[in-house]
Amino acid sequence: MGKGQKKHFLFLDTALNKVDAKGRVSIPADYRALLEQQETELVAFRSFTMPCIECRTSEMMEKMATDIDNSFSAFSNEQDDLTGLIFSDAKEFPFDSTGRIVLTEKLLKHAGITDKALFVGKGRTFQIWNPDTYQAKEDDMRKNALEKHFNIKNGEA
Amino acid sequence: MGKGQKKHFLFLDTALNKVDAKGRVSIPADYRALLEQQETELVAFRSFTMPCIECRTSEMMEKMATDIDNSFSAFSNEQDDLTGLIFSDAKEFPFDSTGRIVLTEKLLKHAGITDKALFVGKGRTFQIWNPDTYQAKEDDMRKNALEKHFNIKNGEA
DNA sequence: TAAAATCCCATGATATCCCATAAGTATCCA
DNA sequence: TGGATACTTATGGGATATCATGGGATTTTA
Repeated sequence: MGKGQKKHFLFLDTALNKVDAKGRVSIPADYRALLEQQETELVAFRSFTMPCIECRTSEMMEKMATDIDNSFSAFSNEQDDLTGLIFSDAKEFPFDSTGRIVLTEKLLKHAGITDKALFVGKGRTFQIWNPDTYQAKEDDMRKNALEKHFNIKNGEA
Repeated sequence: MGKGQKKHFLFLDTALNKVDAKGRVSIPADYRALLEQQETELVAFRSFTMPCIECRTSEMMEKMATDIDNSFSAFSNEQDDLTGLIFSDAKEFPFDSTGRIVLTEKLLKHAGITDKALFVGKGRTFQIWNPDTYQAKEDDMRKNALEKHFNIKNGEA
């Protein structure tokens, strides 16, 4: 490694950016740097369970497609439906020279985003939220965290 | 790798295009770009489970032929049925200089398509649907996805 | 030779690119 | 340590290119 070239691949922190009249949003500079460094594209689709936009790398989408491809008949109808839903809903969002993407009406509507977009780092992935909606969710999560114990395994390779 | 050169091979998103009086439809530009980049032809046939048109690359058709060969014994009824359903029905659809193909009456009828065609990305493949028919199916799939526990790995390497 | 299929060019709508500016952050040097 | 300068990042708006589609011309074939 060395040279500070290859760093971590983690989407962290949050960033609040403006959505202009054309639907353009700047991708936070550090997120953009990660994507460029991984030489991958940004893919986004509507979350199934929450009012937000799910963001992945096209690498992850590729892997998913390959897994499906390799298990010709092993997939249940449910899973087939689901992956069908994901690919048909997902779209590549290449960013322009100033680091912006233009979000579609479909995505904006699903997340209830009008003029402000909140980028939320989730480790290997990130999400885009309406700021107010996310605030409410975060308050809720923090409240629950006090009541529950989280068990995360130490997955040593 | 050059700027225009895409390194991923994924049919994503949906596109609603018009079918004109001559039966012509524009292949969505990004799908076309993928096919051109792979230097492969577009092959289409009637889905045998759904009212839609299945689209593959000719490369993928070859792989399918091999898979079927390996899965069933030669001259078995299953193999005969499957190859009959797929290969005898399939046809290459070269697109013209403006990126259109001409769908056959057989395919249009099977999918119930008249003046509008919905292109649906499925990862390695895509489908062409009557927009209304697909909408109903999508609603159904989304409902099911929420009701069941879905196990989709995020597919990180 | 008539009908059908294919090719070619025109056009309007939309998305993409490019440059300018603002705002915020880091850097440098006295 | 202060304070000015140089960067990086975010945003705005206008210019440009691309795409889907329509119509006509030309070729094919039955």
